[in-house]
Amino acid sequence: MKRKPTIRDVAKKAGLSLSTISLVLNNKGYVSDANKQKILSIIKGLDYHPQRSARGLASQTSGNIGFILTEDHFSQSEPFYTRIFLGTEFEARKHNYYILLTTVGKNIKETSEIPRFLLEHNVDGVIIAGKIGSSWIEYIKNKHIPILLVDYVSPRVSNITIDNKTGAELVVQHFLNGGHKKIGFIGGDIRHPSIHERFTEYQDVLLTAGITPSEQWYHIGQSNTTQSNGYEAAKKIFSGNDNKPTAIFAANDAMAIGCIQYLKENGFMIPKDIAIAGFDNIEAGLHVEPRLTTVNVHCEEMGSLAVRRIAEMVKEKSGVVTKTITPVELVVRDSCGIRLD
Amino acid sequence: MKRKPTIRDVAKKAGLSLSTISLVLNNKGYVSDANKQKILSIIKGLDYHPQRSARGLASQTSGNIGFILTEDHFSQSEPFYTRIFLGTEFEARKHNYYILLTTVGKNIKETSEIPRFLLEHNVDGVIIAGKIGSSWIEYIKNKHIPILLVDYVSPRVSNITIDNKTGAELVVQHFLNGGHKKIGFIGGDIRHPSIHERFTEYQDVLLTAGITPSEQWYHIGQSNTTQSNGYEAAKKIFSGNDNKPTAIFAANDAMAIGCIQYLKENGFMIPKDIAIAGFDNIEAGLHVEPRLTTVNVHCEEMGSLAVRRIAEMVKEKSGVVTKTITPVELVVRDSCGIRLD
DNA sequence: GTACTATATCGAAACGGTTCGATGTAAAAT
DNA sequence: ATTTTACATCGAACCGTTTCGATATAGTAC
Repeated sequence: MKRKPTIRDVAKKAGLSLSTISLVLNNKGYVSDANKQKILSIIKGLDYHPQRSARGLASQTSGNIGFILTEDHFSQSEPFYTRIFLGTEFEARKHNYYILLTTVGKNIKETSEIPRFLLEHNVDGVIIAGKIGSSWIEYIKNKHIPILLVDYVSPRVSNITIDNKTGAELVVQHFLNGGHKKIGFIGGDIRHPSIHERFTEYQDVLLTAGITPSEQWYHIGQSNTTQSNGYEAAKKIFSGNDNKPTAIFAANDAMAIGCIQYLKENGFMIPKDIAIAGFDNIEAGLHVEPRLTTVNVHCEEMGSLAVRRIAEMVKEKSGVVTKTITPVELVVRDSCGIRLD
Repeated sequence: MKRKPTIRDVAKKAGLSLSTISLVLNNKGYVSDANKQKILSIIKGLDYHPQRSARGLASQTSGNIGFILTEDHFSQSEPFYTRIFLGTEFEARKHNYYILLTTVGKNIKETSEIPRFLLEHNVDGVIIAGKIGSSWIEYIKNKHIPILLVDYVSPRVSNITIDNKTGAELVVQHFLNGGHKKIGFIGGDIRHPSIHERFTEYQDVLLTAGITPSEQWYHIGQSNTTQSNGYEAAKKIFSGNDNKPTAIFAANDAMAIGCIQYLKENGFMIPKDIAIAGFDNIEAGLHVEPRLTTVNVHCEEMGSLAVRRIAEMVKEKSGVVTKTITPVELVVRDSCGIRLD
């Protein structure tokens, strides 16, 4: 029944003091190269791993990063935020952090709902993904815990966002290149900054091309961005409307798929009658018939970026606000009916 | 710049010793009611929360529970395991645990892939959801960390499973009651114990009803249980086959939806020509047309059960192996064409 | 030769809890 | 009246790290 080795065991075996071991563990201060190698090999030999709680207590850090998602974002079937989380998880391993994932309501209501890791100061920083009530942001700010928003924006808070402008431009331009004039848009929750940007850019590109988007082409203002919302939006646009668009840019793939579903059920041929494109590049887009043209978003990459950035913020404590934009690419498949060549 | 209160501050304010405060904190030993109330109110007044790392160091527990998922289980679009995780997260709050979610490959390969919380003994117990390589189970067992499997089984390991037998029986019996004789099955990965149970029971119920399931009715043996697999399986069963089933029991909703997709695309009317039922009751089943008849599984409930159970195991250390089965219900909607009345 | 400076190592004091054994008291059992 | 037992509280050791200041040595600048 051998106990787990401690730093003392390492020190004893190396004939050095605890402090020296600690220094190599943390890559700090001065340790001769010879001793450093010696210690490292002893650590490996003993299969020694410093105990997180002891470290935490001594250094007054938790080694944890909180990942907050609103309940509806997490439970929605679209694995968009799940993939971002996965990205953080992977990156966190490299940085010796643990990710503590929790869901919250849109806004703070009762104290009982506050994530324990906030109450207990058990996180060094917090990543919030997706739209969230500002009450939460204020609350965390007041605790002086670094915050980083992913796919959301708030004044004076660092964030990592998607290049929605470029994404929307790529799609609409692609439709224009393919000869479409009457290009529609399905938006869902336009209050989400990402969706809002996509919508604005959609309008701008059309206007620049000398086309004024008709209100009969687009549908926005629903409360969320699910497949069934896409279905409903398509119904609104394509039933009893004498000014139907010939192409639809859906603000995300889930809605695009709902839209395709509606169109197929109602005898429209895709892409012959109506061309479709989405946004996000979720896996389901590959399985739908025809395969969905979309904009690829690097979810996992956003997650790892987020961890790297929050780790910096924790280290620096400078409070500099950064805004990072991650790139996107057009993924041309069959639903748009236009080949790149 | 006020520091966070410590147990010492509480003790001072209460005029009692540290030990007494600690006792109330942990609900242990003897403390007079008067003092207990007094301490509690002081704690509330100071907004004191014991520091996890200090506790951990002193008591040699982490306060964390590991939640392990294989990569493919997590990334698949089906939110089945995600919902189980969510259930654990909720329950963990009540028990003062944090859940550390991580994904792993099917089997242990390189040491670099081993979750850090296992190396650092930073979890008090581990929940594993879904099918996983036995190498992982052995590895964790050897570390003497309590393990609980959810929706998977392994000899001499506690688990929480779904009542697949009853679920399958409910579906097949429902089809039989509706007058169907030629009932098919779409299985996907039959090596998953849950799927296997559903398949076995499907056969048993038919045999008991005096029907021998034809090999032309079912399709099993694919490597996973995705929508596209359901699509492919349906193609296999319904193209160029003179002995077509009139009803299909899909081992999960994702495959059922893929199956519906194929059938609709190929001119079959559902449920008039072919009746369909799935398993899991995922949200997408509500949005598909016709709405999917399925078997409801209490995912979140399984998650909370899992946390309660693993917490017990951590406390007891008895090593008693328990097998818990969670109930299911038939959810009759439109895709089966049979009304309950 | 003196005064710095950079490098290398160490001892001891935290960090904030838990827990064990000691001590004391009042009620119950003999 | 004496011994047990249950209740209540406390002091001190301990958990395994980090970190700060002290000490020592060797090389560099003047």
